[in-house]
Amino acid sequence: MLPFFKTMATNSPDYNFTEIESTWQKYWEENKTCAAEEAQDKEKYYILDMFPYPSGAGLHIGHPEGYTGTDILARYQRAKGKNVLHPMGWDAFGLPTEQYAIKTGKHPKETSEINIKNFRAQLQKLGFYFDYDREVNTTDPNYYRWTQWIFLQLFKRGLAYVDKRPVWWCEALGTVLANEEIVDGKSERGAHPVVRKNLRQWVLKITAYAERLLEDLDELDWPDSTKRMQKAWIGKSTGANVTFGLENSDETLEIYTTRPDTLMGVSYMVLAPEHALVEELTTAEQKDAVQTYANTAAAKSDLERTELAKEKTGVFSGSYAIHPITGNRVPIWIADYVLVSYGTGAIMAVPAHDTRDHEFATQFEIPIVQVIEKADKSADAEATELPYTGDGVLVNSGEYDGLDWQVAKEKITESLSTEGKGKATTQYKLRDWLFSRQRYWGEPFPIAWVTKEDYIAAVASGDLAGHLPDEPVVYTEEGVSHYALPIPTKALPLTLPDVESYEPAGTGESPLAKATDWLEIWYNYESGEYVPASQDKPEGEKWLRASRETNTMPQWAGSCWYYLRYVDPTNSEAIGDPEKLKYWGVPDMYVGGAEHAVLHLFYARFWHKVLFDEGVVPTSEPFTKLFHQGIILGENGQKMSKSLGNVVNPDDIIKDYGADTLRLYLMFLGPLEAMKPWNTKGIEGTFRFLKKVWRELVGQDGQLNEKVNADFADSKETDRLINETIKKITEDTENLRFNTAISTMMIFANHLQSLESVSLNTAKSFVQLLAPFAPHICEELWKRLGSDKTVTQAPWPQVDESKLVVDEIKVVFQVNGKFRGQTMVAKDATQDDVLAIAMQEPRVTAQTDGKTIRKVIYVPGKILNIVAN
RNA sequence: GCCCGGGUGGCGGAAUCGGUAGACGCAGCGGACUUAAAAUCCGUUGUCCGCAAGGACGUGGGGGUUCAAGUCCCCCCCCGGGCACCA
Repeated sequence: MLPFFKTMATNSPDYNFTEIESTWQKYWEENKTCAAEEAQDKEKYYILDMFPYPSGAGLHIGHPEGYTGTDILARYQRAKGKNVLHPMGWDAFGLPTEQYAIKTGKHPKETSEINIKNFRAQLQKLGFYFDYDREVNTTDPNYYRWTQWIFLQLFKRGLAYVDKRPVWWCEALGTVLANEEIVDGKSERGAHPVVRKNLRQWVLKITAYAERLLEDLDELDWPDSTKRMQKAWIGKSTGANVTFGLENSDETLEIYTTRPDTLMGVSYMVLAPEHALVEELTTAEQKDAVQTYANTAAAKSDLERTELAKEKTGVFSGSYAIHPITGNRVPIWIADYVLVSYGTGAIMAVPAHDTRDHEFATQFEIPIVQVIEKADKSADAEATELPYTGDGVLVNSGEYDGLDWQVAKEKITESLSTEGKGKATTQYKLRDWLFSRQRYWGEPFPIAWVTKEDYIAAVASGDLAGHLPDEPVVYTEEGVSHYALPIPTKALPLTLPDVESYEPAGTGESPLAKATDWLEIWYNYESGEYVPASQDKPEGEKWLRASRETNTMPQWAGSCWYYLRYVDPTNSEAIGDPEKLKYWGVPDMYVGGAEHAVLHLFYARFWHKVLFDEGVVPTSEPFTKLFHQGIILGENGQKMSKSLGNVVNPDDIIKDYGADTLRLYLMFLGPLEAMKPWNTKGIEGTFRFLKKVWRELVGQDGQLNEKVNADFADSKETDRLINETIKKITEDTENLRFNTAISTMMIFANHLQSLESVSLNTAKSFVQLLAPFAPHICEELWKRLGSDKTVTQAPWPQVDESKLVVDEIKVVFQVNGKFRGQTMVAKDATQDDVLAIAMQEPRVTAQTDGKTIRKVIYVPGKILNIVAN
């Protein structure tokens, strides 16, 4: 079904961008020109932008940068005949809206709606090819019921658990934050101070997927830097767990090391202050010192324990470990440079080959034993300076002396393993994902907390079979155990209750803790129905006394799977129709900022893999191809910010120059991935370009410019240039090199201007090439060039290779590598032919006279270099 | 400290299987049109020497490989990003 062209869009003889843009935006909207088809037999192209958080401030210039890039690709792929899906949505849960609610008492939902409306209007004014019928909104109960559903799949698979753990508590925000939300020891949002606090938290077992998250990176077409960051985040290392005996205890001390080859260089051991054996291993004389030290360490934040720690601290425990090979006594120290949360929380210290141990040993005057020496034994080789952490061979290591350290690593591990004193192990820096927030404006957990007895009864009923984890999720508080029951799928969504105040409860709990009738309930575990606990218990065995979860999910939850929902946004039976999920698959291109390199992009990969394991999605990775757009800086080269007063508002630019000029300029500024400063003067260039294109194609009467002629035969030069232009723009567009594509179009426009006449076909091809970049003006021009369909539906121009063939090529003359003139020669000219011509050139002979020609290098089509002296 | 990315005219940036450095645009300068302005068009614009033709120099700095280096190799400086006691 082709949209019918009712009237000419506008009839202004001038480039009236305001009128043109609003006319065509209305046309696209009414005719759903940008909607994806449900044509399962057509090749699809799914292109995705990272959806925005609809803030009250509206769009800033950074949003249109990435979105223009994807819009160009979407329109280009559409012209290439693909069924294009390019959707947009709203990541609308989040703190700023909630804080606004605290301040004004206005429901966050209302604020979100206003902001979304504003964002949508702003985006539409930029002419983006979004399929607005597929909009998703993470705060819509019809959306977040599936966020909750996915959580229940994690729950069922034992990937969600509750733990009381030290977490980052931010007093100013009234909530805990994830590790990733802490930057330089302060909250990422607002830079408020954070402290460690023990709170009951939901945690997702992302570590269970560490290896797959690492391995599958290889198959992704992502920027290397982003892959590297994820790799570093996972932080895989291989080494060995080694068991040391203890001098006065039956217990053993297990440590993790990546350098078992340095085992003979151990001169002391270190336990983290929180290590379970600290108490037992502390001798009576050392008790006070150790206790004081442990207390001080506990009071320190991680920031103080790491970044601010200029000097190593520690205290001797009084005890000794037994070296597994030599049987020597090794003193055991307590020091907070060892982290309890990594490895076994204890290390063997080899000061000669570890910079941290070296620093510590120097400070506390502990012996340093070198066991690795540089392999280079040549005379001028420098002596091995300690600490030395590079390659080498073993020394002072008995039977292992002379072995390469890599080989020794294996041999020693093997030998320990045989004796039952150690084994090869792998460690990851990755920690489980702290998944709860003490906020109102987030997804409620679809969980009911019940007593142990009620849990057992509910399980025994069999009603929840297939929905429960193997091990119950449980926590104990004030001597009472609480067991987690999943809310049945049919009872989802569990919606947020209305509350009177959005202030945090101040107890470390969210504002939901105050919604008593929602929180304390009679609950039917089979149907999910509930009534407030203040009422009478309904009849029936399946009704239990239960409490809701007061935590809500973090903002990452909704963005973990939104790319799936666009495929089938209104489905009420499932995340999406399996057929549609299969047809659209995952995005062919995902564009967004590099700031999400390890957060959103990592969490989404995890959830996607769980959904893959669950059989919901057919692939194991969500984003196979990723591109990061850069950042647009203020005119002064600094980051745009209100306080610096260098913020550029897209609305203002559109008003003065139009959306097409803005789009073009954003792309012309430089490579899409680069960080580049905005320059208000520079936009004149792209504006002039569009005015020029308009003038060359539209006459003063508003009709087609008379230089455009259907019967005109273009010159060979014009033929070649338009085909070169098609070729270059096609290649550049595919590779997101929009800046050079635009220069190419400018070159063509300059040529067009110099012509007396041009063929209609060439003019049309040019308009088509420009259309993805500046769609409004091109629709208008396309119409005036006499087409009855929109340019959006015109097939992309083909390169006529025969027009690119040339019979003469340019050769540059060089003497001793320096430019000395140039000439056109037949393309099959030989070196001798070209040399003969070159020797006629005074600039060449001036350099060769009186010299002997030693050598001639001829690169056909490029250069002729005469070497003479 | 470690790991990446990057330094090219007055400015944004082109050009990297080694082959005319500075495409395209901005800003500047000169000119045309105009009563004037806007808009538009033409010319010019890396630096230095030269009336010119032309020559020398030139891609952060220093060395090297090559007939030829912005591009490859070694050392160093500066800017941006990431990680940061993970044993």
